[in-house]
Amino acid sequence: MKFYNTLTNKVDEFHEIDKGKIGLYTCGPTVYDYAHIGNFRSYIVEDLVKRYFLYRGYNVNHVMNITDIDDKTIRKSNQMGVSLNEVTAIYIKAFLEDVETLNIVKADVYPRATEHINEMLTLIDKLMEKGFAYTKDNSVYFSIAKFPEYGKLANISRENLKTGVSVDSDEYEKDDVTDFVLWKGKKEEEPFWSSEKYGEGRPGWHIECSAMSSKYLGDHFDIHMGGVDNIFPHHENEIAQSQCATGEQFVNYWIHCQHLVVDNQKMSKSLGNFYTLRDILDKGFDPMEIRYLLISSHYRKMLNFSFDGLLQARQALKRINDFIFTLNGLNPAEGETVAITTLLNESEAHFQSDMDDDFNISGALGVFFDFIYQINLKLQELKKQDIKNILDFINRIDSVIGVLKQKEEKMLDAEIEEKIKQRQEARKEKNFKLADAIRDELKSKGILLIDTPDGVRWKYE
RNA sequence: GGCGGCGUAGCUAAGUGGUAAGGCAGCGGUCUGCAAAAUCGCUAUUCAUCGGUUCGAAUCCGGUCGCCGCCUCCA
Repeated sequence: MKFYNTLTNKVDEFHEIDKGKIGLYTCGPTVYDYAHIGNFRSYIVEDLVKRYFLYRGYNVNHVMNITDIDDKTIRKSNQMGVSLNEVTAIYIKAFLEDVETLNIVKADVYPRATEHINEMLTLIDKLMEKGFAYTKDNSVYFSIAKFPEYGKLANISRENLKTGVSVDSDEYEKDDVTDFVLWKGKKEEEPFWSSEKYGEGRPGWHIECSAMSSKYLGDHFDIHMGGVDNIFPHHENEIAQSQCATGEQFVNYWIHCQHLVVDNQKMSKSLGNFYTLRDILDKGFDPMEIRYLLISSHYRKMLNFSFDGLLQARQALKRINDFIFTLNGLNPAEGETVAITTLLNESEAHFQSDMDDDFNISGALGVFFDFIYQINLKLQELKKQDIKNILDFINRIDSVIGVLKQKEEKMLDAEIEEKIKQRQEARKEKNFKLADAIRDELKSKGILLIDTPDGVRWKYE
């Protein structure tokens, strides 16, 4: 397996630290509002990557942080006039619901920043002891001048940092404008924690990820993921903090997901193209359609989100689901066909080689749709074992892409059973007018009737 | 100013030196009582553009145009 590593700026062959095991840290939500589809692109891409590792047989230990203390959560709490905890509880709950809706595999741990203040303070102590941090006006800062490798991830030199167009003017009390805060001294209207050495205050943003990743994954782990916007400064600062504190390499592979745009424009509230997951569900789209759209384009490319795209995703999913429906309706003889087994093996190998190559999902989906086409040509030749093998294959693919809903087996009620029976009678008597009327009636109730040589089949639409 | 990405059909999207995958949409057939599904045919002589290297370029090199991201708390 190989994939693009932001740290080295090239596609690297993957080697895990502990054979068969992967430590994965992904940047989670700041819980001050409902997550939007741009956020979810990142989470879904992370899910795809994780699911592929699982499919490849790795044991993945996945940690996703929840930022429940920062400027935005504090602002929201003041706006709403309720405590920080009450605000974040609302959005943590919403986030976890959305994760479930989108069929995202849950992380092993969702550590919250506010529950790891001690770990952060310990880390700050280490940085102070080793001389990488200094205190000033009740706050603690990291001195990037002490870390020569600073800027390696984002490929930014220190000179360029200083000429950058925006410098945070609020924090001019730092030694160097480019230093960043580890511990913020207490301010009016802000929640605070007491620390023995640095007084009352709250943690800076970056420190939580360094502290929590090391707690749950160790000082040195395999993969760290997030959106491209996090490369700088967030991930750069994490590296600085962690490596200076431990003296070890922090993360081996950094994977960053490109943003999405909506109708080719940056998503923003003022343009009216800002959507949360809930907004889109309210418009009648299915979560799997959203997931398919967000997954179907390469993670390092800008994705253009549009409602037309969702309709296209709907049709693509329909092709897969119709295929499964057809397979389930066949009446095959016992046995297995060599040609089918061969096709299955080739398709799966090809699917893997595409995914192995920097998660080339478009190529991999192409293989899958080609496979569906090939099997559709041979439906009549399929034997019982072939169908089982095909369905197993589809399940393995779906364990990676996660777009097929497990439909619960719903039974038809007696009244509808009776209608279907009536229609069959009518068809026998060539009374197609009545037959079609019954079919239309059931269709309006969401039940689709399909006539086959072996009798009538039905499904929910 | 610095760093980086992108430009392939109506939409979407692979392919990164050997002669343009796949999905959606469209048109016309087959199958079907009609549908549905499936299937067949048509739909990019061409990959933003100009030049170069090569037997051969969407792929490599150089220029140009256009779009976008980051440069201190935005996934």
